[in-house]
Amino acid sequence: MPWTHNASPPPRNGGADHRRIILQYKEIDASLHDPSFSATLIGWQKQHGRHALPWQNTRDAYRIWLSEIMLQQTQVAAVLGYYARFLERFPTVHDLAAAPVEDVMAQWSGLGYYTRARNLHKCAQRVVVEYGGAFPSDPALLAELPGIGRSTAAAIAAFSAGTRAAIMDGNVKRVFARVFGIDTYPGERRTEEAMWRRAEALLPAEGIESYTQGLMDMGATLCTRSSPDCARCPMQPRCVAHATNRVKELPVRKPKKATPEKYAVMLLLVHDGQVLLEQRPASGIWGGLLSLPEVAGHVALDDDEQPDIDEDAVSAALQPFGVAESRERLLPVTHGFTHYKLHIVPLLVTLAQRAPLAGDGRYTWLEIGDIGQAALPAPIKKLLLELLGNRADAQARMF
DNA sequence: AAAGCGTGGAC
DNA sequence: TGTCCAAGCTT
Repeated sequence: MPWTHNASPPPRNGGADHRRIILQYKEIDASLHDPSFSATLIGWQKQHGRHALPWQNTRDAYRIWLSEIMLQQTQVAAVLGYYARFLERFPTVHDLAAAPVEDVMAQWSGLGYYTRARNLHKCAQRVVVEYGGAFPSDPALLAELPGIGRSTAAAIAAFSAGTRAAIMDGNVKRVFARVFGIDTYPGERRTEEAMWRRAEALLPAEGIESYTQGLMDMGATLCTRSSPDCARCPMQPRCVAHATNRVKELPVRKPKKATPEKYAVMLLLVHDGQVLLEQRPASGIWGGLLSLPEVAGHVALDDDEQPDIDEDAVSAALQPFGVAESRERLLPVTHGFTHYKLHIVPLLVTLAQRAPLAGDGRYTWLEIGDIGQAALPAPIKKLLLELLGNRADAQARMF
């Protein structure tokens, strides 16, 4: 996107070429231009913004990229521990590219949105193979890499190379919605496109790092979702929401719909101090992570709205793994996702005799002591640690 | 183009 | 307790 980072001089032949470029990049709208916006933001960031986060004060694109991926849809506080541990395990993009993907998933376990971890690994390998380990500084090239979209590409390019490019995250959407009084839902395509046009038009001529960081800092520390600190906001004099007393109403909420509830019967197969795990398919919920084997089939609810377990299906599911010694249905565990609520009905089965594992290698027996380090979804890890972490204690509770 | 994808914090 | 949603990307 030459227009957005001032790389291309204006065409000298003055005529058709110039007009064509203007049309091609029509999202640059001169009427939205306002240098005082970026000047105000940059001044505020330098004085009141954040300057000591672990991924700041460096131009190391690897560290910046890693932070940007971890921070997608995730708050700073949740990332800090993961970021430090990840860098310790994978100090350079070469270390990450050379690592088994299982190690990457294990490090990511608990952070959520696991496609990010798979794409992170793929991206590292492509950066090593295609760029010799040096991330490109052109946002258009960055955005071709897995897991890096338009906004993340801009952030990486800005922080690692000072490239002039616009970000568009939750912070920007909230700040823009309030400052400019945008009262349509930012998740809508039209609204988001309008915000991108504004973001491109408002980019500063220089100081892209402070400007980009300022947008994030404003959204995270001042122009927060609830109870924003308008009294300290440098944008207050120009804020439409503040002037019209609509700060609480903007940005407009996502139209909500009823979240469905799902039930899953999961096998907690225990034998000889180990528990049986199954690797989930790469796509879908908890993609690529280890989890408990599920009993196939729809779970019906009985008259008391309790999950009705199909004992024949359970027997069929157990059969390949050996001879069951005991079977016990445990209390359901509920986990809320953004889009649905999942009720997990754990079925504790101890095996008298273990059969050799069949299939394609997606089943593994894990030492109960290794549960903490395994690439498991957070609620499954929690469930396992609570039920098996202390076997004696667990047995005492169960009987 | 809208839905799918995790988890934890704030209220 | 339930609801919302956070440094978005992918399909």
